[in-house]
Amino acid sequence: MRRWIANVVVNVAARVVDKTFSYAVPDDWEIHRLLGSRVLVPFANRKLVGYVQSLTPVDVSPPGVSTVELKPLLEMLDSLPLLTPDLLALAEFISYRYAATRLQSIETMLPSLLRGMPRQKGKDSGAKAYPVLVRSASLSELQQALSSARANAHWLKKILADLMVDEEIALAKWAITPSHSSVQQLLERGLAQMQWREKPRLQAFYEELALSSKTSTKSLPELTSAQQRTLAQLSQALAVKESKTFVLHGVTGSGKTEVYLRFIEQIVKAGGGAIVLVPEIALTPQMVEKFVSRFGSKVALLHSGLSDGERRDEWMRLRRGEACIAVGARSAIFAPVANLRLVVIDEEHEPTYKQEESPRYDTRQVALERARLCQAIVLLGSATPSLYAMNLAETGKARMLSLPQRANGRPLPTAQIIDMREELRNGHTSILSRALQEALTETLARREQTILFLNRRGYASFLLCRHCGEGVECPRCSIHLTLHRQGQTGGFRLTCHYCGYSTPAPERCPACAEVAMRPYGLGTQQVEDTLKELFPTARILRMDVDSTRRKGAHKDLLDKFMHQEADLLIGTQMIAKGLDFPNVTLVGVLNADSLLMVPDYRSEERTFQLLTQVAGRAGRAEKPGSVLIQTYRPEHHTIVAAARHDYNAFYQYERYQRLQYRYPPFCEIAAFLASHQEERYAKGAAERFFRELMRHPAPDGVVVLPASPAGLLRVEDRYRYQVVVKYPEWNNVRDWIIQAFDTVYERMRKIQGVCILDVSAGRIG
DNA sequence: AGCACGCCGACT
DNA sequence: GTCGGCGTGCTC
Repeated sequence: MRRWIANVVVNVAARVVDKTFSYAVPDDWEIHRLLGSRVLVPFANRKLVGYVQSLTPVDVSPPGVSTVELKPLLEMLDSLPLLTPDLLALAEFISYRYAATRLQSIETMLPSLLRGMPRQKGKDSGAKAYPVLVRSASLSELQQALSSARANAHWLKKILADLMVDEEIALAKWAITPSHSSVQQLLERGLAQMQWREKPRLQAFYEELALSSKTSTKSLPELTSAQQRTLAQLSQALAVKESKTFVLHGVTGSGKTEVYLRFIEQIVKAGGGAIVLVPEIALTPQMVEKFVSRFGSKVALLHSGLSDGERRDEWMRLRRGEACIAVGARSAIFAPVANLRLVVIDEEHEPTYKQEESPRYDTRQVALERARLCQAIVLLGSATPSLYAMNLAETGKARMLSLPQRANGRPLPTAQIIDMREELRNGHTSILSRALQEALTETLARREQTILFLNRRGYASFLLCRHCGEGVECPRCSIHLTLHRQGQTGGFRLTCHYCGYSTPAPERCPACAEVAMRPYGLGTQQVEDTLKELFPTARILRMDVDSTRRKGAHKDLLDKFMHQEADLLIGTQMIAKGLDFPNVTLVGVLNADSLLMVPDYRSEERTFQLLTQVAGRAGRAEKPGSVLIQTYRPEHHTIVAAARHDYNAFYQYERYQRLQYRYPPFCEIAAFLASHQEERYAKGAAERFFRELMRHPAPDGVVVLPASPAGLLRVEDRYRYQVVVKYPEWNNVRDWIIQAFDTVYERMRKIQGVCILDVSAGRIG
């Protein structure tokens, strides 16, 4: 008999034990259930939970470990392995690619309730057991029993008749309990058996949703020829079982989602599974409804709104194969979908696809790797494909697909750029240009709706003393406090958007004590106030982080606007997402420049994406829409391109810039960040990291920027210093960077410092 | 991360 | 003489 060694990732969160430990597998254990399962292992005089990462036959003992001395595994903790081989391989990839520990990689794949020691399923577990009757005799026996039943045995006859149609029926169907006499009689006669089933809490929701959609008998929308062409190309790729990547460039309203749905339909029919990733904020009931009404409980939903129990249930439904379509936010890329054939990343350009905690992965890269492991297709969909996606296409790693027109044949709204300098010159200092004010008046008169976009919440960006010129900074972060108004009429407070610090707005300047504080920079609250003055009869809603903090507030606001209980919606980026309001015919962007002023190499890309998305909110139904973009830089190429819906012009320009100055996608950026309460330690750690790197010659084509204060020197009372490395290829720099990182990491940990390494970092300012 | 081992100060 | 400080090092 063959004996096995299990290589286990132990549940110890420390970089120094980031390796697998080998244990002898007891002879009588079932090997096929072991790989990917949790196990209990002896480890330094303790018992720990670990994850079986791989198995090797005993005669191929791992290097450096003598087989004879191995301790045996103590216990197997899962009956169905949590992690399938493709997920185990993906965890390895993530550890390598993003400098995370094996444990971190494995644990981000699992719902929190399935990490570490299995917990006793409490009553909050979400899965409620419910009783079912299962047929346990032949149909002829049931027929016999049915015909010989006494005339007044209504229940018995009803149940027997139903059991002849369905093999298994929940007692809930007849609204009876297991103690019901007719049930007892069936059991005694051996015609049926009682069993308990676990019913995930969400299932009821799915069934309801599927039912309500079916009863409304919406027929499937007819595909446009562009949609058909796209679908045909995808189907063709599906026929060959190998990994392929597609970039789907579809203008706002072009019906990308319908393409996803039709394609998934094909895949599911062929017994395959799919993962659909959507930015958290776009995971609206509307969006979910589209999937659930089409696929019912084959869909498993994975988003942050679920309780831990619900998320575990959804995950297990996929793992057991009861569901085969995972719809969710970023982390759903790790959903245990069997026979995975497709990963859709909708709104692929969104920054939320980058995880900002370790493992700091880029979902698009992970999707490509997962698809490679499973021979699946990746579909990156966007109205404004990222430079990353375009680069995949240009280098032959992906194929372009496009939906250049709106599905309903409506034209994209005309966009007009308004020169705010001109307004100023003519003595108009209002936040609304004359053109926007007029358009707003007309739109209100037509009883149509308007959306105003402004990328800053609060009342004003900051409070400044007009006497001494000082602003008010957060005591814990190196940033100006933002002015907020409390409630509708309440007083003003200053708030830090980084650490949450808040204090009443001072009347006197904290620096010079003069009564000369004045707000600068426009926030959504102030816009709301101004508009209420200008249009006292208009019904106005404001939507930003502050007005949607309450659970369900987000949906309530959108519902209100959708049902036309408001004329005007003022909001931050959260209103830019794929919301479909047919009666919106005017969209105003109040200050397009504020987007451009972010010190980040991607700020122009982000500006173009946001302007395009916001503009896409107008005129989605029969009525034509118009878009007004206010700016002090009317000639800026990003703004001009967005106003003209000229993706290609934007792309060519931006591509050239990135190439010229060597920014992603033409290189990759890793950012080392050290933070400490004392500035000299943070600075010292960054300098030490730099010196460690310099001890070895840098690989070809690598640029190392010396230690410098991070974009915000201080956050939450900790000083931050960084080192930025630009390189063409991670594989060639990994060992070099990791050794430097590990050296500094250990030293820093001992003095309560924190070091992070963000591979494929975005922000580097 | 824990936990043991290990070498120097004030106490029943 | 012992109890205990937390520095260093190891865990299959």
